Amino acid sequence: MPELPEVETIVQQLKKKVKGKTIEKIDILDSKVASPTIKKAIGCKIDEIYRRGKSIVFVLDKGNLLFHLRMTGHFHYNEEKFKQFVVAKFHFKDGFLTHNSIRKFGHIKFMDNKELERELIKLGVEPLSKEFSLEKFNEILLKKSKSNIKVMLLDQSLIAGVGNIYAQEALYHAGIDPRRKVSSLSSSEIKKLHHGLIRVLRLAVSKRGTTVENYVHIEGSGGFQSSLAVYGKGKCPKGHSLKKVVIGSRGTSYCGVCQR
DNA sequence: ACCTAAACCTGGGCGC
DNA sequence: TGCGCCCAGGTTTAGG
Repeated sequence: MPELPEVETIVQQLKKKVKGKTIEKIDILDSKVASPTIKKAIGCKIDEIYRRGKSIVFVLDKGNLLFHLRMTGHFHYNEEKFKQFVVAKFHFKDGFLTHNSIRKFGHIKFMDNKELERELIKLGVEPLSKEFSLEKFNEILLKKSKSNIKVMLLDQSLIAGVGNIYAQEALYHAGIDPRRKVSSLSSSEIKKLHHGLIRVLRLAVSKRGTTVENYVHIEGSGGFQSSLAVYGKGKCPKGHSLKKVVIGSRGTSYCGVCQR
């Protein structure tokens, strides 16, 4: 399931494949996922491609395309892989890009600059940017002191791009029990969590993301799954059996020994 | 205003 | 073997 590191990996590859190209034709195979408005992008050149949170933006010479993969979105370039799940096909002079979605949870929309700005302003700070300082993290925590720490980490309006995998991993590395309330965290725990979150995201980006279930980037699979400490695991790296609970209506693994 | 939980959707794993 | 239930989870929406 693509979170920040997976989406970042996909964006780097999309840039290599389609940046600078002109969209000559678009086939829409599922109009629920791929809004018919994206046909406005026909004839437009892709000037830039970037990530914001878990969203992908194609900046066109006129307007923008906004993609959200949710859990099962893929891209493929000049390949007929996962053909039955193709929701949209973008044709270029010398190739084609498909967007596939197994569970059809994602979306593709055409947006003018104003609409895009309104959409992206809802997202919180980028955790790998300079802006995400320890002071900034403290500021965010202060606003949400009553909520649960893991639920807070998943709130895209506060920090953009963290999902269920990396929230659990960061909490493990910080030694914090995911059931804790924000207000119960000491300043040294906050420091460890801030550091743990950045570390785990950076490492995952360098390994081109985590491949579990459906995630595949354009050029293959990610490598972070070998570094996972708790997500989908039975035991933590120190060999303790993990506990599984539901927090914020999502499955959550943690180590009752390492995380307090 | 706050939080929780269902809904969206489909493939895969598992139990019977 | 095969049917069917349940689970996965990002985000929105509905309900409490």
